[in-house]
Amino acid sequence: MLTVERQTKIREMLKEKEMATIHELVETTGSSESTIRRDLTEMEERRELKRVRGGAALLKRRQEEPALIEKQVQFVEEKQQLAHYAASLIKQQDCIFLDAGTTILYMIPHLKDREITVVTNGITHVPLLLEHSITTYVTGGKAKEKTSALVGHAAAETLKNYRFDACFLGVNAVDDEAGYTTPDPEESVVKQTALQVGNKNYVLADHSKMGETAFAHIAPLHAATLVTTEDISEDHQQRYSEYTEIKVVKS
Amino acid sequence: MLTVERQTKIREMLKEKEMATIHELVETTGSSESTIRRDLTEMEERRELKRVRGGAALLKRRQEEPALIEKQVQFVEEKQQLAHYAASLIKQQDCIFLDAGTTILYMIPHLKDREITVVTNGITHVPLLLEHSITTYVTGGKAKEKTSALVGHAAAETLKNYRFDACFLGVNAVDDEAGYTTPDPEESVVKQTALQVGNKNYVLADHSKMGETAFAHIAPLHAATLVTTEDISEDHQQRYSEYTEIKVVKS
DNA sequence: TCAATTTCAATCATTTTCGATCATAAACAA
DNA sequence: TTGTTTATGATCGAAAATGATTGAAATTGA
Repeated sequence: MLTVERQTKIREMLKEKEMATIHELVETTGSSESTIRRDLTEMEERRELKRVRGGAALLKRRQEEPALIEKQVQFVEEKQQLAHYAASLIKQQDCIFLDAGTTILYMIPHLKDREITVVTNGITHVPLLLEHSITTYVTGGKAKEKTSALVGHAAAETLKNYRFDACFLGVNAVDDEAGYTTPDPEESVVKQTALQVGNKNYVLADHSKMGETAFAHIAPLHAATLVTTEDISEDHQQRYSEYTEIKVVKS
Repeated sequence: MLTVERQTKIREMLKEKEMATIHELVETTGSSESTIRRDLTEMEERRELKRVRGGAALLKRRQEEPALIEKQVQFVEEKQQLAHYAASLIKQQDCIFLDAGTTILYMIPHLKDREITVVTNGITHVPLLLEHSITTYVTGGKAKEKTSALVGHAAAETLKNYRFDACFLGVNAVDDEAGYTTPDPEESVVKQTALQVGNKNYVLADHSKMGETAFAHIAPLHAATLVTTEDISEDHQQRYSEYTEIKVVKS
């Protein structure tokens, strides 16, 4: 049996079953274990599959990401709710800006196959967006060490070339007096610019952000519609609604 | 049996089964192994099929570029050599441009903890660059479906804001007449702009790119120093050196 | 925990495949 | 005719692929 032929069979088996044991592969190809092992090693180097003990598995692009995200991220369910609702605000043919950050990331699966154009400064969003067949543009800018978000003057400048039907932003803190704030001034300048070029703006924030303030000012509350969940206090709901439109997502 | 007749049989067999072993072909044609080998070599040169060890396979007539995954398949070691050498050209404090693409990707591990500033249009490079503590800026632009590379006018525009000590580019094809070429015009515009704003420019290309041409013109050979390996033919070395500086990396 | 089993990478001998070379025979030209 | 070109088949050493074996590492089960 030809090498290419054998490796094609391996690919086919994996497509069918997600994973396969070495023994299975030995049987269906009629080759020796050594040969199969060599094939798997080679194919893993080519990123065609992932070796696992005893066999091989189809590799999923996001294999590492969820684990990473789950660890770092708090209030996942709350953020999912926010993201789901926010995605429903987007209309066919819209051009939208998606801020970097995990809350916004969760919006992407809900955008699958919608005819929209997305601009983002979140490097980590890009593979996921492309996977979901979404036309994607990326802002320029300096890449932030931990999050890979694009920030700073350069990012803001490229944003000025666009006009958005809607902008979806994450922030670190929401307060009626301080408005929306975030720790990194380099980031705030990007968010500010997005708010300037967006027609309708939304800030997604879970309950932990409420009544907090961070170092860098972004904008006063009225600059965007605040999307949050029932988990925030009545008091906060009351206070913020005096300054801006606020949408409380019910679970 | 006539030569044409024999080769027609080979074509037919391939159409049926996608691939065929030399032994099979020897049997059905009644010719010797040597003859079949000669046929296959000849037919491969005419791009009628692809030789694989032990036989031949139908070649997929894809106009599109091979996906990133398939691309990574080939000549990894050669690319590593190129990347290693290219990295040695970078000086402390340099500002450099790193093109998207796997060959260039391999440069990154060699840049660890160097005091340099990198600008790239390769989304996939960013996490790796940050991991190695390298100051990283990203161009804007449209994200390409398969490779996540940033391309098009927007990418080129942001590049004009920078000046580089050195640019490192990948290309799909190198030819003394056609110069450097690549299948995607959206990509070529980015590479062109990089060449304009770079002080010293390098094109990294393995032997498979030599003497080939692709759809979109980037620049004539003299626009960059060609970095390649011993694997390319004497003839190509000779010819290209008439047009541009060429560095042949020894293993 | 320990022992048994499975899985693994590394190594080696064998087999297969390859390209190069040479000899032969047929086709062709002078 | 004779010499030349071309296609073919055979052979050979080198390179690559394969299969078997081994001891180490990981996993499992008691």
